[in-house]
Amino acid sequence: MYEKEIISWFKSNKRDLPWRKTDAWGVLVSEFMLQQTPVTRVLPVYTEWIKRWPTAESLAKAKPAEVITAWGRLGYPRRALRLHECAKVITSQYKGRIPREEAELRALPGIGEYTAAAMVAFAFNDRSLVLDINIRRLFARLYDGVETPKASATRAEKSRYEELIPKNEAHVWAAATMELGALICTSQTPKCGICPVAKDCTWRSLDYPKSDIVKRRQTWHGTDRQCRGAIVQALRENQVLKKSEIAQLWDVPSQLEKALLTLLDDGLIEARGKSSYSLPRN
DNA sequence: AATTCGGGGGT
DNA sequence: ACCCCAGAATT
Repeated sequence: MYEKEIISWFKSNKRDLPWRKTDAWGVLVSEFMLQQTPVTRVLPVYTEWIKRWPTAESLAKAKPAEVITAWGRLGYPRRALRLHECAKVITSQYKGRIPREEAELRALPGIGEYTAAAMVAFAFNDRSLVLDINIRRLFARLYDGVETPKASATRAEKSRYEELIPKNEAHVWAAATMELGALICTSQTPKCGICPVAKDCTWRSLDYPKSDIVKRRQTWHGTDRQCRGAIVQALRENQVLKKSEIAQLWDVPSQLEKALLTLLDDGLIEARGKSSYSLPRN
């Protein structure tokens, strides 16, 4: 239902990640490194790794000590050894060609349910259930109206994702939903204000932002400067807020009024309609 | 279904 | 200080 908005958002907002323009081996290496590890930490190690071992065969010839060292400080170093084993099996049993079948992928060391599905989608552009934490969180909020998905994917989640996969370009759908979860529908302080499907989001319709503001309100006290910062931050997340909504940010009405006036004077916010405010529209 | 396995950035 | 991250394997 929201396919179009999400895909179009993705096309203009996606990050330029090296594993989005590489071969199956490049995708496999990235998926190993990205297991429980943020993109920003993977990037530099990934680049060096591919430069050094551009194919499964080349990594298969390496010594375990080299592999561990090259893994650097990514964490979970057992992943490096499993990737090494994986490369050896691919070399010996598959002549260096990475299998396309999910069952064969699953049988390789270090490849579980998610990574097998990710390979099918990202390396081979076939349909699969790429239910990583980002996509699961996005769908939990968008459809189920809850902040956080269950510990493991339910049958309902799987069948819903299955239904949404487009006929072709399965990998684009997977990447787009994942990117939206990673950049906008984040675990903490999601950027609902710039989310392309905010108006359709069940969680948001259940008044998520209010609960978030109430949460923060307990930690915000004191100075005029802090009050100004709180308002700007809230506007960054929501684009437009009514004055009554901004009032929930701050306990001291006089301070709030003063902060609003000085922010308007400084051009850091602008009035939008009768009693609403937004960030300046360049 | 729970637990174990890491490091590092964000808040 | 606490949370979180394109999970997998073991118990």
